[in-house]
Parts: sequence; structure tokens; C-alpha cells
Amino acid sequence: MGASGPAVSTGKAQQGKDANIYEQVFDAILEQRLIPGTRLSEDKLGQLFGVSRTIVRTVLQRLAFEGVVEIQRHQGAIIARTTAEQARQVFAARKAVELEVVRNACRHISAVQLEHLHALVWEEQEARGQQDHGRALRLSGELHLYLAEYCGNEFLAGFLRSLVSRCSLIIAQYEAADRHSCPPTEHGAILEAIGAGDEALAVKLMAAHIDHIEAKIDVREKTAPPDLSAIFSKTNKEN
Amino acid sequence: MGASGPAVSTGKAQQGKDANIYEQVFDAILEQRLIPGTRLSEDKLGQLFGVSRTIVRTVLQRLAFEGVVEIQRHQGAIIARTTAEQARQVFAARKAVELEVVRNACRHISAVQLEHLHALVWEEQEARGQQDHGRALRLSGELHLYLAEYCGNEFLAGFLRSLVSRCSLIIAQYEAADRHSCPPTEHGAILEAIGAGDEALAVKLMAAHIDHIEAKIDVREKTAPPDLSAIFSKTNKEN
DNA sequence: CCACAAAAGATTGTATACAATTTTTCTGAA
DNA sequence: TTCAGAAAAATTGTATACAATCTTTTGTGG
Repeated sequence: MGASGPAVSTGKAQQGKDANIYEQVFDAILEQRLIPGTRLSEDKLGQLFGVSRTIVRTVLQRLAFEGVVEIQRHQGAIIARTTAEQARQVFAARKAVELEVVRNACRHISAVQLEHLHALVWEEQEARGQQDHGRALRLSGELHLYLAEYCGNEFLAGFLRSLVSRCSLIIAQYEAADRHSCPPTEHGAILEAIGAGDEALAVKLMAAHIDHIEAKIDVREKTAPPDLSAIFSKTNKEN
Repeated sequence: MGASGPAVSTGKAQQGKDANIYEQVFDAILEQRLIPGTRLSEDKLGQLFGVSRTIVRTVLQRLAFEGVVEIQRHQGAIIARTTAEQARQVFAARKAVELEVVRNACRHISAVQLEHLHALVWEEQEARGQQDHGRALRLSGELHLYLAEYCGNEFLAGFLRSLVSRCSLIIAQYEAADRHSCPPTEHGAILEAIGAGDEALAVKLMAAHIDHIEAKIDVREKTAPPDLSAIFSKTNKEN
């Protein structure tokens, strides 16, 4: 599988060019190449992708619905920033959803689907071995998303999609320097339990797994607020 | 509270005119004045509300993201139809989310918030007594939504919002002639349990409540013809 | 040099024009 | 009549023009 797969089924097929842009922006978020606070100018994006603002606007609105960008009237779109309290809520929501997902997966998942998930784990380890943290993080997210998709509830899967992408933003905003967001051995263990149909164990492992991710984030505000350095020295402005 | 409240906080304040149209369409869905399969022509809606297709398009895309309308390329938007399997998934998702909501509510809810919910139950009973089934259904939905909002997790609340609206569509599509979707005594009992802080009881009652709603739907397909302008005529001046 | 107001510039909000596609209507023949 | 196919109409997809608002720069007085 190539580096830039379709990132889980994002909806229907046969869509317009907005779908392409959406995928690219979404993937960039999942790989943390777009970090919270980044401004997404309609004109810039339009020129970048060779489309008019109409298309860009559609994409930005969709991303805003998903919660990964914030749009404020007359002030445009930025990659969403997450407060510490919101981060707590995201992990709580993930736990509620993913425990249900795991329960369903233990009953509904097929052998070939399980095989696919194992392949993702292997791919993720490979990326991590190559120090490609962005790709590893995206693959980790995709594992959770495919698991949800295979559990047989498209609504839970769709919701989890927005939670996982938001998690990427949270990690980008808060995580300490050492970045190993999802211990891959845990992924493997969860899949083992699901494959064995051991619902109780799978649920327990998934709960612990999410707790571990949450434990890694550091609630001190790492965002550069109106920088002190900016107050004392006129810093340059990018682009 | 008047008949046409803001229907739970739908997001940010200070929004454009699209917010108004969105509210009206969403309320019409919650009150089942818009039923599954109804075609939503961009031009018709635009003339109806006195805005250009640009605005209508924004609204339709948002509704599509929430899952209450379906958009197919070059074929426009219709109120979403739900398959029997999807309906099953919606109720499963609601159960997963609302049980978590109830657990949190038992710990986080305040006295004044609980008072508000009790008032909603009373209002719903009143509407039912006046044979205003549409309003009763909307109030029932708002009860569930406010409960989620008060539980202290905006992400779960937002997800539940789309599930509840989808439920209105499911009921409109499938429910038998006798329409009493949410036995109000059950609502009261759930609030009692939450007020008493009895988590186990509250969870049990909510689970049973959702099961009862699901049990009422009837998977036989029932079609219905649309009439667009009449639906919004009471709130809009121009034909 | 700083504070502050006004103008210039940049960005977003909305409407409209045109292109692409689908749906409907019309025509003719089996 | 009924069917196929083409023209006509209607509807959606996209780009662009202009209006509204915000941001930055500039100019002036203290």
C-alpha cells in the first residue's frame, strides 16, 4: 500500500474535485503537517490546488463540520485549537465509542478484515522504524478507523473519524517532545483479543490503550499565546 | 419557552443568514413536516427564503454532513432515507452514547439544569395532550439533546444531535399509525433516577427507553409524496 | 517616539453568470 | 400504443464579480 491511500472510506464514490482537496488537507492534518492555529486562506488554497474559492469553501465548511478547523465569520478558517477540557472530552468520547466498537468487532469482524488490520499494524511499525512519525501516526489512526468500519456501525465509525482526527490535533498541540503516541504492541494485543473473540479482554485492553494515549499528553498550554518575544522584539511574519 | 426555540445550541452565535434557514429546515425535520424522500431543490428553497443558491447550498451541505439529507452528484438533495439495517445501527449508536451521557449526567448535572429538563417533560406532555404530535416529538428530542449537553461532553452531545434528528426521520419513515414515540412517563422516571444520583437505575431505564422506541418502528416501507412550499408557508411571507 | 485616526489593502460573504449534467418532453416509426 | 432517440428544459457544478468586513499600513498631532 502506497504512502497516500484513500484514508478509509470518506463517503460516496464519484465525487467532484473537492473530494481530492479534502483528502489532502485531511491527510495533512492526520500526519501533523498542518498544526493547530495554522491559517487556511481561501485564496491561497484555491491557487495551490488550481480551483476557485467556491470549491475551497466547500472543503473548509466540511472540515469545520468535522471539527478539525474553526471558522469564524469574516475571519476565515484555522486548524482547530483544542482546550485541555475539550481534550479530556475527546478522550472520554473515544472511550465510549471505541469500547462499543470493540464489543461489536469481536462478534462481527471477518478473518480477512482482521488480516488487513494486522497488516496495518505491521506497516505502522515499519514507518516508526524509519522514523517517519507522521506516517506512523496516520496509520495508527487508520487502524482505529478501519476497526470501527469493520464493526458494522457506520454511524459510530463516522463519529470516530472526527474524534481520531481531532486527536491528531491534540497530540500536535500538547504532546511532549518524545512522540510515540500509540504503543504498537498494544495494537497487536487488542487485535489478538478480538481475533480470539475474548470480548472482556479486548475491551479492557482498548480502555487501557486510550488511557495511555491520553496520559501522554501534557495539559500545559504549549500554544504560543501572544508571544512575549513578540512584545519585546518585532518578530518577522511568515509568508 | 415559545414554540420555535433555538433547538439546543447549534453552534456559534453571530452567524449569517444561513443559520436561520438551517434552523427552519432542521426543525421541520424534527417535527416531521419534512419526510424522507422529499426533494430539496436549491432554487425553490432559495426563492422560498429569499436568498441565493450559494446560501442554500451551504445549508444543504451541512445537513448532508449531519446525515439528515442525502446529496448525490448532479441529482440534488433529498431528505435522507434510512434502511432497516441503518435504523438498527442508529439505535445501537444512540444506546452507546446515551448510556454514557446518563452516567456523566448523574455526576455532573446541576439542580437548575434538572429543573429545565423536568419543564421540558411537562411541556411535551402538554403538547401531546393537545394532539400536537410534531411539537411533542421535537420536545422529546430536545430533552435528549439537552440532557447530553448538560452531561459535560460537547462532542458526545453533537453526535447525539445527528442521531436524534436521524431518529425523527426513521420514525417518520417506519412508525405505525399510532404515534407515541417516547412514553413520557419513562422520561420522568429517567430524570428522577438522575436526580437521585442512582447511576445503575438511570442507565437501566435509559436502555429500556431506547429499546422501547426501537421496538415501535415497523420495517415495512411506507412511501409518501412531498409538497415543499406548504411546509414552510407558516413561517415565511412569500408564497 | 508614541498614540491614534484614516486610508489602503487583503480577506471573506453573497449573488450571479455560465458550463456540465440530468430529467423531461417531443417526434417518428415499428 | 409503445418504444427509442433527440431536442428542450430544468437542475446542479464551478468560476467570477462585487459587497461587506477585517487587517495592515500610513500619516498626523502631541
